[in-house]
Amino acid sequence: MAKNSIMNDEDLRKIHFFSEFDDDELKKVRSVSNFKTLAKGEMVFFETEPYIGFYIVLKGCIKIFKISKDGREHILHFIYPFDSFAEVPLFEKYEKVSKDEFSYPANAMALENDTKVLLLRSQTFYSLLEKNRSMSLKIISGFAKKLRHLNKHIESLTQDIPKRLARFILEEKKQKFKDGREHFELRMSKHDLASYLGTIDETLSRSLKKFQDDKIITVSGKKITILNKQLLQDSAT
Amino acid sequence: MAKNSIMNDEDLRKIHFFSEFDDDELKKVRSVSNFKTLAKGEMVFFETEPYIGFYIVLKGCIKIFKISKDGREHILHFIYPFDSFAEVPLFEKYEKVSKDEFSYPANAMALENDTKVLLLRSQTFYSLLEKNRSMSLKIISGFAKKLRHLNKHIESLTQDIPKRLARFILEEKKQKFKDGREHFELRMSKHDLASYLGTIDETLSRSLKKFQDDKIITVSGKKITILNKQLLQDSAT
DNA sequence: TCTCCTTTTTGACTTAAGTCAAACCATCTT
DNA sequence: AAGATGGTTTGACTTAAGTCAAAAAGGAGA
Repeated sequence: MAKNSIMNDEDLRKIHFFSEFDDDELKKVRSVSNFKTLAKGEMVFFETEPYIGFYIVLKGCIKIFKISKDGREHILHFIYPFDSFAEVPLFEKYEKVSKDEFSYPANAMALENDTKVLLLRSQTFYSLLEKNRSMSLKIISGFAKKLRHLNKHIESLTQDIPKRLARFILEEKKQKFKDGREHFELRMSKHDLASYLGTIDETLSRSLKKFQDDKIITVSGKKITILNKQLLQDSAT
Repeated sequence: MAKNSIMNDEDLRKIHFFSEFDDDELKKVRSVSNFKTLAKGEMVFFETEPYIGFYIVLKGCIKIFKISKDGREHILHFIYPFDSFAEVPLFEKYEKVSKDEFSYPANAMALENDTKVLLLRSQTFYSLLEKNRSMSLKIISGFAKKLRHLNKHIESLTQDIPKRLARFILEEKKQKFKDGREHFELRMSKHDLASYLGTIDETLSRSLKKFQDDKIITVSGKKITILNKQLLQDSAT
């Protein structure tokens, strides 16, 4: 809602969907989107809520999760800046989305203080899409990226926990720096990481310890340093 | 390549991408696509092969799988008639696809004799897409459907094996008949089902036995009959 | 710096699922 | 019908990962 300094043209163009928009079009986006700042632990939406549109993360980190009947939380995705989430329903049953008959497919919560998101309402987005046919190719490629990522995650979930952890660390390292440094900060709690890897705190803790004992990584708080990339890669397969 | 009776307009229109094509456009599709018939166990492609285009299943069943370093097979998807597979690379790195630098992301094998598939080469498809802007919305909705399915699968993989099995049976039942019957035929071997569920033959066999002992289902060869849907649903959550 | 509170780790134990070996069973072939 | 073959099941055993309880380590605020 608020026009904030974080919503400048430069940042908006980092959003894949809008990367080819001109200044006027970006102005349009700014005027029709709602801007929200969230504290750590605050919910973006619950899966019971009626679907009103999708979100884009501008700053911070969001987790998308489900709660199973026994009360356990299962994290499906972490979303980082300039990626969108909850866009899938937009393209499933057009009529239902228009008629407010859709709910969100999962829960979404901010993981850091001062997490900033942009809400694009369904109707707003449909009309943007109509005027910008080029956007549909962007959407396709965004979806393709997500599909590839989910396929990897599925592949990973059939491996044992140390392998999943090794893959996760390598993937994070790759994302976080193209530069040479071999350490990075986890953006989520160990609990959330355990849940994403499909395990529990204790098992994650033991796997991390094992990697440290084997001199493959060091862990200090949220900081992970890769000591021996070769061994880590071996552990991942 | 062969123009076969199975490739009539009616069938082609069942393919989501082409559902709004007129007769002339379908004729075009027929003339540019390659038609293949495969025996059970025959490969459509290996993941080492250069990417040349994507496929649509017209008849039979295809499994998409990876082989891990220890030689175990992990099935990511089963593809049934009128669904496409291996379209994701088309939308990832346009330049690379054009330059033949892409490989298939996994392996694909026919699970039944007389499985029929259609190959659409990358270049062919790009030019179809250019002329039919309406196709991009179809692609998006196809991807959305896949994303939803993968999310469900991921959710499932964090549950124990009996729960995964129960979910799979309920999902298959839903897909296979909107009518009232409570039995259906598995299209894949028990071995392949085990691999898809992220487990092994023995564990699947024991889970099926347990459900039978509990009078929830009966299994006779590939035929599964649901005796008590309520109990099956309870087992799934 | 000292609390209080949350997050993470550790230890002892249980359980689900994987391994290995063998038996069983249904086709299909000759 | 006998044999061969691949798919499936069974039993005995091992191992990875989950559970529960408690201790240790970190942080935020007084």
